[in-house]
Amino acid sequence: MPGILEEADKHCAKTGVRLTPLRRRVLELVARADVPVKAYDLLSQIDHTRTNAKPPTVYRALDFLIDAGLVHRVEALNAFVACPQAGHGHAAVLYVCENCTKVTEVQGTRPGQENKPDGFEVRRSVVEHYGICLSCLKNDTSKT
Amino acid sequence: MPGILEEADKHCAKTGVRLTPLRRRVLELVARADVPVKAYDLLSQIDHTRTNAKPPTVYRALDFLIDAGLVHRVEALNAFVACPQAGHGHAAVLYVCENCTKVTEVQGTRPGQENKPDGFEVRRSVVEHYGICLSCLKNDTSKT
DNA sequence: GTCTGGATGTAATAATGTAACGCTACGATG
DNA sequence: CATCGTAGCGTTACATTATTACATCCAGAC
Repeated sequence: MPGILEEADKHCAKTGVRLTPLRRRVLELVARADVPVKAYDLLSQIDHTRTNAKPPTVYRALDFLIDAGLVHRVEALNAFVACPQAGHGHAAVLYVCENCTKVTEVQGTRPGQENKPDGFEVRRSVVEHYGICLSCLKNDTSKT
Repeated sequence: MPGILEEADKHCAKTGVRLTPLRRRVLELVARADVPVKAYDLLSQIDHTRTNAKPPTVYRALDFLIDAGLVHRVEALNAFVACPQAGHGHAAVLYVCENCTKVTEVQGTRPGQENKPDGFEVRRSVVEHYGICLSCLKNDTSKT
């Protein structure tokens, strides 16, 4: 769903960072897929007639996009998803369907810090739930 | 702290799985470190005069230990920590200090499923909080 | 112009993880 | 006892993921 790119433009303008064509292109590729994308898949999808992309190209763009709160890294998959709401990168909770691989992002209310050790200062949280989404539960007869 | 190995022996006996010498050795190495350990570090620490360990050796042992609930994988670090309480593998919440790298494990009360999408059936959760532990906060003067 | 810092190109390699196949040892079963 | 099936491990090769280091380019400040 476009709108993501335009939102990203606005968000970057507002925060004073540069969404260059290359970075925008990577964001577009991540956003277009509705499932988590691998870095090397992105690499192979970049137009090699115009840019000469190598691994650092993609990883740098992803680093930027993650810092900007436009993309999340799905840690347990080594993959990346577009953030539907620019700039809310920090508090995201991801629900990943292991059947269709789609990811639903929920803006966490300070996710899961119950029983936090005394005085621990949390800077960044990774919260990923793996399971089966409703749609797959309904459609699959006798799926594992 | 030993006790972990003995607990693991008991746990495996109870659940009818085999903690072989190799698996026990890997668990020992993970438990001995009080920080997350990398798979290839384990590989290099295994006694190569007695076993001829290759990457699959370590990964298979780790898979077993994780299945058995004796070890956790720290997803965002590609590293592994011993579980202080055998068999509670599923519901763990990890607090990882980015300064000293030590991990504190908390047995989660069904960690962070607030705002769960309708009907999503969670099978496995990854909950990792990164920050600074109390001890590092106190000891470090003007640390970033 | 020219300087500068951020962005990108480039080459090489490091680090992490898996597939596929074979062998061995051991318990179950006839 | 024989032999069968399976778990565990060895072994080779390779796939995937990620980084380091250095060169170059380019837009804006001066």
